[in-house]
Amino acid sequence: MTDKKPVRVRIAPSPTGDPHVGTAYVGLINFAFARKNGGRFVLRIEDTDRERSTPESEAAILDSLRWVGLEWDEGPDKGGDYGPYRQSERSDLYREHIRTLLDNGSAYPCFCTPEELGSIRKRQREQKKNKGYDGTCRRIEPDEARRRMDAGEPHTIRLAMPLEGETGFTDRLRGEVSYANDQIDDQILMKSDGFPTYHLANVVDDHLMEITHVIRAEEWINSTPKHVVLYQAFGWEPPVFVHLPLLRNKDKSKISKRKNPVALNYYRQIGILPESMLNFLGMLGHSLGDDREVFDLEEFIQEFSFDRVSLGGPVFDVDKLLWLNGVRIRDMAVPELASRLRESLFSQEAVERLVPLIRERIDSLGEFPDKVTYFTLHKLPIPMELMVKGLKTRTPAEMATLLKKCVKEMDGVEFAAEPLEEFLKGYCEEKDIKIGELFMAVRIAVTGRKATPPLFETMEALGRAAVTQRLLAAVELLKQVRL
RNA sequence: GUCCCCAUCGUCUAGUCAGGUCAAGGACACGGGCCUUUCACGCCCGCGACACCGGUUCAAAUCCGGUUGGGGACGCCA
Repeated sequence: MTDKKPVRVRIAPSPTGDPHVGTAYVGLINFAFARKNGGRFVLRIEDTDRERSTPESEAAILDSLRWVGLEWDEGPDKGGDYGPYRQSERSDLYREHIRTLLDNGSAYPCFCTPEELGSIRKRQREQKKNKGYDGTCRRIEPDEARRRMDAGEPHTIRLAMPLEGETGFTDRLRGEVSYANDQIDDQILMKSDGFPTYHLANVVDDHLMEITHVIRAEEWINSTPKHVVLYQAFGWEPPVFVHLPLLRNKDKSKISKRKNPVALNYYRQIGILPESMLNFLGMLGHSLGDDREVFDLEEFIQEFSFDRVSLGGPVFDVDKLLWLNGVRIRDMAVPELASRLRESLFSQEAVERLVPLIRERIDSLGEFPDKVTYFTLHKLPIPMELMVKGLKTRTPAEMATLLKKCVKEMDGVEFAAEPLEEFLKGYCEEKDIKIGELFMAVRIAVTGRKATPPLFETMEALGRAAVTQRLLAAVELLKQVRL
């Protein structure tokens, strides 16, 4: 182990949806480890899911990562010696490597349809097995497989897992972890659309980009043996694996947007300082080893060590984040704080976004701040009397159920005024409730007021995270109403 | 269900690797008080945890085993 290679780590977000606090968390650890060891921090965009990946999301991720202050050394927007840094631009590479696997017998084509896979999966569950795919197409003769591929029959490429023995690896935080090979199914490496899955792409890219330490969330630990088998199939040296504990909701489940605001943008919107966010993330699952709780990025890097990581999944406690933010605000010099205020709440961008909504509703500039409070308040008070008074045909409990279901279904709706309007109107029809009654409930839940700019424009401006959070808060309050 | 990971106050954590200095320390939240024209801030006090059962040892929060509990994974998503 004397051939010390220069440390290279990466953060590899998938550009689907809003930039996530988990990305910043894993990013912070990677960043700190790189800085601590004089290494490079790489940003790689994992956009192999062409159904869900969007350029807007990618741009938002870059923006959010920069906002918190985790600047990368190599990435899609700034290049580097190991590009391209966007997986959708590396298709040739993956195809080439798939060919290697096919040739050396480590992978095989699978012609099963999604329907067939569904029933196989169901059967496996019934047999109380952990395994997914049962290996049906693995038994097809190579000549026949080749013929069917050449004939253009739709297929995926699967990894041929060893059938016996076990595969293990050393996790830097947990030690030896190993799995019986017969527990692991033949993972799809390349989809029928010709794009690789995460498993193939991340192994190929990590190797080609000379990543030395794969530092990622614990949700990946179960697929690591598949990756190890891939490294072996290619004849490559695997990197060091480090699986970080998962951030949690209050109920300890994996952090999710329905139970907790997870969008970095949300915290930016309510006026969390980026250094507070980083400070807070830095105290989840890691401590400086003394009583310091308020620290900056440099101090964190200074003290960072895998030996100081604790493995219990930390709850993302917004109250503590708020406290930390308050401490930093109070510590800040007045001119600095004043300019921060202008940069965030009164930025050109923020004000321009809100002005169209309230311009015709004010007669003096002084009325502006009051009109926009609900865009930036984390804990918006909801006047329950007002809300309950608006209920004509439903009880508070019924409205709670209605709103909860509404939040759930809203997940799949593009968060813009028109689609939201279409969705909510349809929802009223489906639930056979007067538009006015539901809309007023939503309006009060989301803004705390009866009189606001048009609901859907307001919702769009508020953003998904805030709307979801408020609606769910209202659901809880409605449940408690006693008539 | 199967496999894997984890386990100190309600929450974030120190202590665990190198057992004794821990009748377990700090912070958030919560309760009370002080300060104060109010509210906050600040300060003080309080509440509050080694999941359980065995084993090893002179000695276990710390090591070992089991149980329980929690979480994750089991997608042509990452």
